[in-house]
Amino acid sequence: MMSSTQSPQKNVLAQSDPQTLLRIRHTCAHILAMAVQTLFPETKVTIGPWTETGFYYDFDRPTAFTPENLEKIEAEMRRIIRANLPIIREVVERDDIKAEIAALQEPYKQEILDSIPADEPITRYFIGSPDAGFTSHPEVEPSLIDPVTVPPTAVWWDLCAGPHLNSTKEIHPKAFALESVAGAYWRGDETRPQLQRIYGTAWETPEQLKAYLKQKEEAKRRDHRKLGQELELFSIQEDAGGGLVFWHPKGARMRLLIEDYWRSAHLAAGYDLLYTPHVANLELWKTSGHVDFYRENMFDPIEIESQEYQLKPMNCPFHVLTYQNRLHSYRELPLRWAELGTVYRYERSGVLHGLMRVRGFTQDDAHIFCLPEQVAQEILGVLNLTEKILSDFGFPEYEVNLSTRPAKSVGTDDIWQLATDALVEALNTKGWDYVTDEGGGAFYGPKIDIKIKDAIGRLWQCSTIQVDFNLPERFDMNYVAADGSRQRPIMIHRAIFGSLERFFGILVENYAGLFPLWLAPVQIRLLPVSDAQRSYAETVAQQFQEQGFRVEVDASGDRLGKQIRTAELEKIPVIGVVGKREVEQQTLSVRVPGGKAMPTRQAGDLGALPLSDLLEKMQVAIAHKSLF
RNA sequence: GCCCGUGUAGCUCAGUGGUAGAGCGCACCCUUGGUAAGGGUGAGGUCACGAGUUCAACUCUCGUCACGGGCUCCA
Repeated sequence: MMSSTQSPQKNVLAQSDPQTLLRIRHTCAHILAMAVQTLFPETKVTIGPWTETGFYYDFDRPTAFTPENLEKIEAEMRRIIRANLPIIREVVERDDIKAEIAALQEPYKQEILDSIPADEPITRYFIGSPDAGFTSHPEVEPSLIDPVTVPPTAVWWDLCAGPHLNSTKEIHPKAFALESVAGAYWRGDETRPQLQRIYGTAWETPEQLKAYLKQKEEAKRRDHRKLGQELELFSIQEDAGGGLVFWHPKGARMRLLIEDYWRSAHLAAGYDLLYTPHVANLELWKTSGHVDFYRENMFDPIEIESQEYQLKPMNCPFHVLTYQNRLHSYRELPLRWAELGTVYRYERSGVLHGLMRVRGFTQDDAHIFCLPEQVAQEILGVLNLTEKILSDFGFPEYEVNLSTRPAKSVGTDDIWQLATDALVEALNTKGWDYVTDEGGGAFYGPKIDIKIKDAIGRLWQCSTIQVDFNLPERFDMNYVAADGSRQRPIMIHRAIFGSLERFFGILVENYAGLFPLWLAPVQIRLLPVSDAQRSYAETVAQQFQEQGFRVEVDASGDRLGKQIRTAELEKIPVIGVVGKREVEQQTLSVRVPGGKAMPTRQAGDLGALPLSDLLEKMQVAIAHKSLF
């Protein structure tokens, strides 16, 4: 992380002591399971860890939990909390506990017990005193339990490494909430039984819970799927199929601006641009290894004149073919080739999500072919370009990961060492802190991943820089070295946005739809107070247009109040009111959206400005790539 | 793909075993209005799609597709 600015909401949440929070959440998970087994005794327990915002617990039960069930469970949890039950840790003997679990008929717990290594201590945690003498699973019809009159006297325990609170009362009954039910596979393995996961959130204080819920609300308000529809940026249509994006005029305008910027930035950084086909002979994908390693993510091949063609899921083999078209000298390297390449990948229907996960998308891809001794310098160049581009789009903060050689990999020790050292050297020269993910690299080379931080503190992985020893080998790429010998070039894959669609979605959420002036599809809208000012408004619009601005005149004939409301809802960055006074004084009364349209920003009435002043102010905002 | 939920007008959503409603938007008319909704009239729907049950299905059942919350995977 490079620097740190935090929103006020985040600070409230950050006040908690992580250790305390962890115990609260872990204990909440246990209380949840206790409540569920009290109300639904036939339910089998599995695991219930804490999460970044709360906790969950996975249950096995033949019937699904309903939202009404969740309310009852939550009430039962409050009852347990208010009862101030002690939480007691006990170290147990494996054989003893095994027998107890068997008696309770908890197959998942049995499996967990069996997976605990022999040399590790086995602990369980009681809720309620074990001396109370009640069984863990009261033989009571759930419908007979009255949450008000029947006290939670039952003792419940779970096999668990801890840690936990000392008493249920240390949880504030108004600082937790159950959130949702979802399917989840036992041990995350889809060949194993599907369980029901109940999610909850838990905090130290009710204020923190409130702040969390508010932030959740804020994320919902920024949802790119909602804003994309409201602002007419894009759509995904059932008639065409899931995961396929239609860019509407306003979204397409923004994409054009993004692409133009991207091309200029790359040309300025010494890249050349490529265009390559969308399909190619399947043989190419066999050579590249994608058919062996990536088939499950590829569309099925298309047969044409008894040849099989493959819709491309990646651009790299095309760039390699471009390189292979003739022999290259070491004097030409590095070659930096970039392409906005549209790829198609088969994604399972359940994973599609707005623009964030689609089946057809455009990568801002580039491949650098270079000499071994150029790698560090090239990586540094990529880091510099990445920082320049991301910060121009309003993302100046990053979290950086370096992933090193995994157990299963291709390439010699020497080449891995060289490449990994080069990545580290580049990061150090750049002065970026990073976290090393040992063994987290691709089988074909080490990589750097960059996550950007958005306006409400969420991290998104966009950029990736990967060294590849595999493709040059598979395609037998080489260059002629100074001594006339043939040598293998190093190949670097890199993307800065990752996917244009996804990055666009992140942009929408980051700016909540109110874009910086240089990206806004409509930069200024002129609102005539009455029809009498329409022709003046048209004349002024003409002048804006001549200066290269994206301008509109509101032609609705609505009253001013309504026109302003419409413009604010559409998040037009600059609103220019034209009435009698403005016509006489040759000015515009300028207003910028805020308030209901943009709660984080004051609605601003900038008063009457001479045209030239406004033009200049707007030009400055564009030059700074800032909000107006 | 799997689990749960959803699918009704361009959008956001009510609704019922007897062939459909609101608000916004749109069109037209009146109003020419000064910083977040002026008034009126009207058009607009094979109730996602396909089967089945029924005298009768938008409603019940099954299947398909899409979307949402997750699992897994990932840009």
